[in-house]
Amino acid sequence: MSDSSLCSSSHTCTLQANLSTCEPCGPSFQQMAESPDTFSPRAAALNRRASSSETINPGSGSAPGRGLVDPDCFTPYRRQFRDGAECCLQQCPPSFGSLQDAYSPDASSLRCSSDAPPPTSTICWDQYTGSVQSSCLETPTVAVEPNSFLSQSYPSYNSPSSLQQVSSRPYSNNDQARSTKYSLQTISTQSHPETNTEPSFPKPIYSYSILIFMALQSSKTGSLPVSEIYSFMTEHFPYFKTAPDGWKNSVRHNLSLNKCFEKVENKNGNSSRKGCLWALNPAKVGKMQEELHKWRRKDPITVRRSMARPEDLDHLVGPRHDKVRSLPPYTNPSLVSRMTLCHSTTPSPCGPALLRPHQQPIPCSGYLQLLPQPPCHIPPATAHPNATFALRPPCGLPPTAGVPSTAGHLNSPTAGKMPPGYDSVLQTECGIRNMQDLLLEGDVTYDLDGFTPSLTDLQLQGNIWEEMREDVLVSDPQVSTTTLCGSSVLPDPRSHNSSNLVVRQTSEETTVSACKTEKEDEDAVCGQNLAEDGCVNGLHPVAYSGVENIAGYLTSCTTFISLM
DNA sequence: TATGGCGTCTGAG
DNA sequence: CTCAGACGCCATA
Repeated sequence: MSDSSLCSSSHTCTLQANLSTCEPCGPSFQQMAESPDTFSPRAAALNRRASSSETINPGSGSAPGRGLVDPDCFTPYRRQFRDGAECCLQQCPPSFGSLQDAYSPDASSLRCSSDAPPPTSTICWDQYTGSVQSSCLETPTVAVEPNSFLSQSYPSYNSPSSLQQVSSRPYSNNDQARSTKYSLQTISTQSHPETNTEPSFPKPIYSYSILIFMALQSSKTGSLPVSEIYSFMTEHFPYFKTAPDGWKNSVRHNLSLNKCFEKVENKNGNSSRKGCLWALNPAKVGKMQEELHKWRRKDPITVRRSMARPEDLDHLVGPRHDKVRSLPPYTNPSLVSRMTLCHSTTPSPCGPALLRPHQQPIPCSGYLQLLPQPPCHIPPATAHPNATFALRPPCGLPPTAGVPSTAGHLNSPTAGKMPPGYDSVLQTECGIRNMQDLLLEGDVTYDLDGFTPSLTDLQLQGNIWEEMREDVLVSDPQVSTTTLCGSSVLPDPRSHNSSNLVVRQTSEETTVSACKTEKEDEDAVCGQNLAEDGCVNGLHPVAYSGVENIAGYLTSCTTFISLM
């Protein structure tokens, strides 16, 4: 196995190991879900309550995004856990219910219940048909949402965010209906279908000041009357179309109070009413921009879900001045350099055939030429039966050698445990495909691009590495040795310190430090591979234990992101 | 009466 | 203490 494959796999261990124990799935998931340190369904409920219900019931006094920043409620890690959990649920259908129980503060909200409020989408595994079934679903009416983020990123099963919404949202929200858009089977139990005719949107997690900032920034003149700010908000964040008018007061309040905004005399005076224009305070733009991106990073899913046109987000958010965060995935210099290298080395069976049109490589932007190219240390991937994490170039490029087939790794402990037809259904439909979308659409991928030097610090990553490896060893040695890293590459935790970890390989030794310097790039490549064709480093997670790979990948991503 | 500007209060971090 | 949101008050067209 090559260094690179080792590197890319190693940091996926933490969650992967946990998820792997979900064979037979239930208990470990239950534990994870109930562990306050790793996952808090109750906190998630509170979280959502804060971000949604309160505006329906004005006066409860929580900012839209506040719930999301609650350390007990949200961390990227947990979000990714949910992502991974979703995947695992697919892979371990018998335990889905148990996770739901564990996840949802109110299991009835996820299950068909006669005395419960209109049931939300519940995706169940049908062991007999070998497909994901949705039950207790509302009538899917989401065809009217052509540009929905969901259409790009939400799988046929309940997405993590859907679960979030479902598990805690006390009021009816058509997000749930939208979440069923790609359900393979739906049963309408919605007694008021008219409520679904127009999809509703969650309240933006952005604060009012951020929303105002976006409005002003997107204006041609840089200044807008308050009415235009209203319009902007309702246009881009449809939540405000139906929200109680209190939000307008808040907008005005923010304009007056926040030093980020300045009053500008309305010179044209064409408005019959009094009022002035509001503009951005140039001295505060940077701060606002930073804040904006911070929120976007915190919950990219919800950010986009709340938008009428999620694809506009990049325009509204604007460039990131501090880091190279907004680069399209393919414009990550290090990633591109890697891909180029990989391109030259190896072929992959996981080729472009699975590409979706919109996933064709994005032309590199000018960033690429402006930014320094980090050294590329990837050794050529070599064929190895366990080379599950061998680098693979993005689709559209010649693939990487030594990568298992798209059908998955035969040695995978979970291979062969897939219910019949499962992989084809989800693979071709939206299961993993939407996971990759999640990575693409969300800032997870982008944020990987933006690793700061501090995060590439070997010491820090060494510690992370150590923790992850420890987790794997403790959680499930079998998984760690067969699925993730290969037994031959797992270092002995007792023989190395975190900053100078030496990894033994079958035929050679290499330092993890070298590995670590590449890890972030590997992350990006992993994500890219995932995003490209549903393969995780050449594996189709749905067919392989790649669900764990994804979860591990997400975990690793967010582990670093959370440290940023 | 609708709208805009702004102050106060409250809750969370 | 700071910040953000909800709410209310007042001025104005």
